[in-house]
Amino acid sequence: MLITSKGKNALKFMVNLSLHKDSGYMKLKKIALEEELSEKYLEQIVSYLLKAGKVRSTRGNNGGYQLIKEPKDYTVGEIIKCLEGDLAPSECVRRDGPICERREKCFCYPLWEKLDLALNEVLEQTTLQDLIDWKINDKKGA
Amino acid sequence: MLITSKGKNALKFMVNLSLHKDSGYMKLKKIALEEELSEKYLEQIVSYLLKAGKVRSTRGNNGGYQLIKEPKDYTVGEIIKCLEGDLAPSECVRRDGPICERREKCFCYPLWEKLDLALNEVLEQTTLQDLIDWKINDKKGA
DNA sequence: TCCTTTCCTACTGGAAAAGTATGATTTATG
DNA sequence: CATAAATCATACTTTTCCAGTAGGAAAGGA
Repeated sequence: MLITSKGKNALKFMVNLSLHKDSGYMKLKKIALEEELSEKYLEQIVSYLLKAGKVRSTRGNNGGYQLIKEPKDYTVGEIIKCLEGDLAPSECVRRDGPICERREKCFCYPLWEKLDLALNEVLEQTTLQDLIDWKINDKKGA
Repeated sequence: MLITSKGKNALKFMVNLSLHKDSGYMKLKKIALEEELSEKYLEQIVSYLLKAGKVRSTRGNNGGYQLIKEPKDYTVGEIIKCLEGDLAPSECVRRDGPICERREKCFCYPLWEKLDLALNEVLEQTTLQDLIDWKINDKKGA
């Protein structure tokens, strides 16, 4: 599987922040409840988003998390990347991994490149705002 | 990672058979050597291709494996599927898996669908013959 | 009968995923 | 100032899957 629960949880968290972007700091506990995620596990995941500068936080009694940019300015790729590292369909095309020495003679390598391109095109072009808009249009259609 | 060594080995094996499609039955041992794969491990992998009817075989002294169709009539998707099962970027869009009960309210589900579509488009449209042709054109270009 | 090859099944070591558990630190509030 | 509620940090566990090894049975040609 390409995208694990870490990436999914991170994305759900970010979407939830997007939905409440004008409500000040949001508590992780509340989001975990709404999205039906383990609170402690989500804490761990969010720490990566924090380190990567994707969200800002305050501690203490009335603490919580908040987006830094507008939802339309986050791509889903940049979010998932914080958790999953460089996203690639095959080890062979990881930008952060070692270069395969059989690459030149390998008949499959061009395929991995094509898959990688197709994937990352979707990931780079889709924003958090898109995820929200798609849902709204879904409801209209139904 | 979406595609593991099983799928890759299977694909390399099938490409190798394609390259020698007019040479009768090919020995697994020789292919393992050429592709630098573990012989015993490859045996295991090929057994799936055999069960799925993707290749035919004979045993004994002059045994080996052979394609059943022309290289242009195998999609890479159908090969990889034999080893990896239904290929999906996220658990949520596996055709063979259980349906997620949060699907309706999930903001991410449409994204998984889009990724799935993009992936499978490449996988269904690419044939073994394409892999070979791409390599030939590569050499021309260089 | 031997040798080579495919075929079958069990086992193993290691890595990564998916969380749990524990507690420290910060901060608004009574 | 004490307390409660939140974030932050780390260590541990449990499970699952990947990748490969091992040993031999069955088949077929010489």
